[in-house]
Amino acid sequence: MASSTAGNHPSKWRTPCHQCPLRDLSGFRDFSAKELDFVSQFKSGELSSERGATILVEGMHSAHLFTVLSGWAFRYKLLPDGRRQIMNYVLPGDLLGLQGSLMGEMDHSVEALTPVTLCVFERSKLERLFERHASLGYDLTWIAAHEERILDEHLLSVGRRTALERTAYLLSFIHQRAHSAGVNGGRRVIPITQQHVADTLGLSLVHTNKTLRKLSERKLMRWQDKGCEILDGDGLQALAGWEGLKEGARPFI
Amino acid sequence: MASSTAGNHPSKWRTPCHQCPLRDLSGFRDFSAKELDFVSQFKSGELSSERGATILVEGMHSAHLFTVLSGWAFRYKLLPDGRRQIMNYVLPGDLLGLQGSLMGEMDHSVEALTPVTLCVFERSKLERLFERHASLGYDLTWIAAHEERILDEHLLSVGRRTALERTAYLLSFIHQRAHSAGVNGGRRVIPITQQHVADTLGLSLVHTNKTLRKLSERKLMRWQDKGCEILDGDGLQALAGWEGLKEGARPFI
DNA sequence: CGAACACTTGATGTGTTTCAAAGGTTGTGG
DNA sequence: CCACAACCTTTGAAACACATCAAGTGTTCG
Repeated sequence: MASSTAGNHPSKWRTPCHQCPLRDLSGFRDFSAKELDFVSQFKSGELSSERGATILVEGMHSAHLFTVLSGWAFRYKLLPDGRRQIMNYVLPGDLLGLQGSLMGEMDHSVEALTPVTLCVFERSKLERLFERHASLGYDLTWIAAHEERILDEHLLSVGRRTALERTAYLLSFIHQRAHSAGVNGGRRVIPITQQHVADTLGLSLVHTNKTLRKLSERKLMRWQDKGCEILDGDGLQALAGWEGLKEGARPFI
Repeated sequence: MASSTAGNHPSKWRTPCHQCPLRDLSGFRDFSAKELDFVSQFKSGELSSERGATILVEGMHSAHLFTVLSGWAFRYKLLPDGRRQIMNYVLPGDLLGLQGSLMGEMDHSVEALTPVTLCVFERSKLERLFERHASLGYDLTWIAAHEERILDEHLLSVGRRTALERTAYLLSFIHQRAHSAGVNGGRRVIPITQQHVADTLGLSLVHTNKTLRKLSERKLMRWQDKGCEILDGDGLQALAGWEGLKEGARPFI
């Protein structure tokens, strides 16, 4: 009974959980067979978004949770008059929509920076997850606490670092995230515009441009056609006075 | 067996969980008897801190979690050269140290604004909490996601609101939090200095002072000997262009 | 070919910081 | 009980980081 998405053949999705490419990455913790079984039965579909598409909208009541399988996106909030603040960037392995699932309504939006593929989970099965798989419930708490930690650091940047330090911090941060998410095999190009940088750091577009120039004069990075290439991640981190991401085994659902 | 803190008489602590004054407040969800039993056995002590005392230190490996029983505190981070950013304020019912417990090391510090009393929990019993009481595990995730939501809004403020809007937002926010935590029975005085406001909003002390003056000229608030009295919470919220706290039944441990 | 978008750059203006100093309050020790 | 230090608030003046305005270039795309 409980029917739901029964008859869950391993081949049902293009990316069966048992063969999820994310699991091969170091940086993600290993799952037991039972956990994997549950997760694959928790999964209810896959979703693709174009670059520029809005994946989640502020105010929305979503019945779903998502895990990013591939691609880049970002979370943001808007003020009534249109001012935008980007809260964080979303990479493969990241979970989307947890806040909305727990508290009913999204309080931010999510937009795709590149084509994105997502794993879809049923919000209604969340309770069962906590009941049957305490370890996964623990992981969800870990994920939420981890995002909180990152937001703390962003807030420190926007509140107390200078424009140059902030920019160095952001680029260094995204670069490390991309590395640990296994994105950018050889290349170290970040698919964002200068407007994204400005809206993340609380700066104007013009001043962001001038600040990025200073960083590239110091040979720390280079701006490309559409995106930014990191030349010296350590240099950026040092300039920002940042400790860097210290991540152990990261869980994901 | 499992010994641990055996012989847990109801009268062991000054504030037995079954008579916890916080539970009477609207705004907190009701607990089942079983949940209450577990929590009271999860509790391992009580702690008091003086005003100005540091409760948790960045970098620390704490074996404990805390719930605030009474008093005010704040979470903050420091840059190497001493610049300080306050991330959030801590009121009765709030949980402290979850990040540290899950990820090994605190990445921020906590300082008491007034005398504070805390409930102490054993970090080592966290796993058991998830295993035996899924509903409490769910609550922990809820709490972490909720803090994330608040940080999103703070980041929006510091990044994109003007000094006047930011200040109005902060005072309105704290005022609403104090209200829903049942603090400030009749009075609406917030026990902070202007330096705290400055360090929360990413402003200098001098400019904070001048901005607060504008708010009091508009009769939205009034600065007292040591703290700030809210005169018109709705006015502040409107000036900030903020939606306000929309909280349903809030869990706490 | 024109429109939309992203980046660049110089000039100008201002919100905010920094510097400096003074007054009020509280607490402590002699 | 006074003297002194520490802390918080207030104010004015000067300096600067950053925002705004304006205009131009190159690219993509229908």
